[in-house]
Amino acid sequence: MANSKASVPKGTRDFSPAEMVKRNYIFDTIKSVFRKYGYLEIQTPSMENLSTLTGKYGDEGDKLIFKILNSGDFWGEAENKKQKAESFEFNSKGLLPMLSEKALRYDLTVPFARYVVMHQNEITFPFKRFQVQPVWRADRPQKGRYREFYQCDADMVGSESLLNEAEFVMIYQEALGMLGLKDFTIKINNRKILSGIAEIIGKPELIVDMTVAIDKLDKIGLDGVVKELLERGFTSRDIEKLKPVILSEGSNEEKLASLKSVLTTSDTGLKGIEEIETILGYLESFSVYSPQSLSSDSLSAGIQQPATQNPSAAPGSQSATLNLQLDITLARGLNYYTGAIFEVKTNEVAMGSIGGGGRYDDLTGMFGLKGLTGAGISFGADRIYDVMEELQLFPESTSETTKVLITNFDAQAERYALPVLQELRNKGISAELYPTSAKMKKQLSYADNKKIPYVILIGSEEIQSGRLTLKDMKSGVQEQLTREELTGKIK
RNA sequence: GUGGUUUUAGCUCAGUUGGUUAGAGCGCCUGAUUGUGGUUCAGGAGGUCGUGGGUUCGAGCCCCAUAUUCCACCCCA
Repeated sequence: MANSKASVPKGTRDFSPAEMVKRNYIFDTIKSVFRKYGYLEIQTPSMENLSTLTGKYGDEGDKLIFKILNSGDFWGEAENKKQKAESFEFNSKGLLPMLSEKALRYDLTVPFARYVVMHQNEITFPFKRFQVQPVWRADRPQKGRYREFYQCDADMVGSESLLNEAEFVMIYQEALGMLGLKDFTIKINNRKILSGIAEIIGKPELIVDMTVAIDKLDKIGLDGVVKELLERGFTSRDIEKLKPVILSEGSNEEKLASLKSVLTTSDTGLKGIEEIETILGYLESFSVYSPQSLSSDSLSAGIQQPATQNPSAAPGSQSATLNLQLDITLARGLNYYTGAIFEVKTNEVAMGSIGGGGRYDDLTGMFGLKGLTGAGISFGADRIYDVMEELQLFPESTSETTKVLITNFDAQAERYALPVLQELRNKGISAELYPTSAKMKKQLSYADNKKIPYVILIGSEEIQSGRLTLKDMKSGVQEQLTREELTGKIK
């Protein structure tokens, strides 16, 4: 076999023990919040049938799906088909079904919809599930963007209640607060409002183009958005109607009020506003949100009080004030959303969104199960990791593994050590015996590097006296103890 | 898919205008210390300079291709 340089595919990474400790801290925290709100865990395969995934994420999304090459003689099959059927197109598009019929999952929402349809007879609705698994995108890597990354999704199907949406806001707030993030914004919008706006302008068919363009307001400014809207088929007159809407500022309540006056003739738009108001109402009842109807001079909208300092980063504490902003320019790329849309951004680090989600009314309809509504959110675990790393939010000293190392002097000492090792392990103390009788220096260095707090030395003296030497690696103090005293000492 | 950037010891990085034997810090190994780590001191090992071509008397350095890193665009967690 030819030697090849050790490497991993572009955009993928190994996770070493120290990183896994931190990653699991994120996963465990998010999962615990999901469970607290009544969500149950499932997993689905890494690969799905290609047909399950295509067409769900838009044209750009389809391009980014990792396709899996069929096994077998796909080339011969294609040649065969070419000769038999004249109508067969011998090009990339026509060949694709022959080359690939499976693909790596692109997100967790579409596989979930597929899961619900396949298991509809076992499921009691409303069904709340969470899922923490990697997804793959054939994108070019850059800051906060990987080709393999983990999403932590909570989705619910079978309930139209906007209480679900309100709880998603609370889940975001609670989980990110527990992880130590202090200043982040949960943005909310509603597809129906966007549809209403497109309706008012008289270009409902251009809604996707409209949303893609105005979504970039933050990035390219008003001039950039205007330019893009013109390119996408809007007239200057359309844009004049659009401007006041996308530039509206103030508190959520002020924005809603001004939207209402613009959207009076659009039932869809008004429905969207009502939905937002309902969600805010629920959050008010939960006492996590308070409306701000008075107009203020502050440029920033919403309820952007300075984040309260929270001295205890203990899990369970909510360390940041809820910063929920209605953002009319928020669109989100996935085109299956029909109602509320969420996006979460950190304000402490330059990073794309660390979470997103929304309501989708007919995702299962694509797989033949009509009339089932769903909604969900996703946390981007890898981005959250990068943010936490940059802000140094990971707690220290959670990485201890082995509690005690028994040194290995010689064959006799090794045999003597085995029952001791067993006894320690039986008492639930993670322990290991150095596997060879290497030099003391080497064995103690091993303990040191692995940050093992205790070392037990067993040599001829100890075997004779029956009192083993316990060394505290931090203080360097050593004492002679019996086996009973020893296991009591190490906890 | 488009543009830029990175790649030299296990790791992080120097390396001048193209010129003799490619360096440093950390880590590793050996010894000072034959039962004692984390500090100190002395010594040592370790390099296809990402890969493949090319230019040149001569290439880590210049040219071409390709892989990879990071960044921006498109899009997105």
